[in-house]
Amino acid sequence: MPELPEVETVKIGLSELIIGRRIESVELRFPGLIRGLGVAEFTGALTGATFTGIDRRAKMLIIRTSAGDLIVHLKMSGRFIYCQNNCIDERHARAIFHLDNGYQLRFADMRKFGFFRLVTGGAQPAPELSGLGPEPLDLSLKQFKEMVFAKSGSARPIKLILMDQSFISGIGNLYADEILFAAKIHPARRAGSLTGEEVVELYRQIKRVLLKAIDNRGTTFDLYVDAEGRQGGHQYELKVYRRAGKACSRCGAKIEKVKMGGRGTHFCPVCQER
DNA sequence: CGTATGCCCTGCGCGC
DNA sequence: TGCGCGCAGGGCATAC
Repeated sequence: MPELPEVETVKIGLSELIIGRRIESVELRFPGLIRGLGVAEFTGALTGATFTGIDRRAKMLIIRTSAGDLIVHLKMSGRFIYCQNNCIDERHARAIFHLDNGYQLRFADMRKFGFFRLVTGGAQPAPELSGLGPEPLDLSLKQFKEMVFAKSGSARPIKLILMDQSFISGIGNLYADEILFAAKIHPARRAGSLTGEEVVELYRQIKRVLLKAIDNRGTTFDLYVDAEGRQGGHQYELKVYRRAGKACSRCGAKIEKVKMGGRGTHFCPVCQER
């Protein structure tokens, strides 16, 4: 579930909590969490290190430390928990950083899809960071038009292109549906069928929907909360996602749900004509 | 090469 | 009440 707006929200909240803190010890409860390094190398490198900053790329956090960059992907159910006592979600805790102020930074992940990769100085760059498309919020209209034009011969539905991280990064299933509804474009349309006006509208709605979701501190459906346990507020703004059978807020028609690329896909059959 | 499908994993909600 | 099934999905491996 965490897509660009949720990861951005976690980045902002976590920055306030951990930058400047020193890691006194590392507890790794699920070794499968770590990519690239062995458990001993990983914990050894981070013990004594200091958090120096946090950035985001696509749906990943890049947690800067004095020992290197920690790349984190939350995937479906990953979350950070900043706590001292009575830490919640004990049974899904996968990694625990004991900090120099007596607090812990925990990573909990029910489904175990998330991963950590520590890139130490001089090491190979993280493969997860290569091949990513541009950040949607840094994208110019000219650039976006060129990107869509390059896909004009593609047989793939526009929704799957939006979700393709090598095309544009950070958009997942939820925001792809919401963006296409906002732009009044049917998710099964091919890139080559979009008019010039539709491409401009798509560009505008990508930015508008993502910015609004960040403003709302993300969407909380099942599990997503920030490091202090606060839910997002964007779930109340959703127009189509998981609203199958309900009335379209624009025209009153029933929202439909189909499967596309194996993912639930929601749209208004009237507002988003084929 | 481009595209499609299955899988990883766990918990929840549904039907019987 | 309890069981089994399908669903949720990001991104990768594999197949065509």
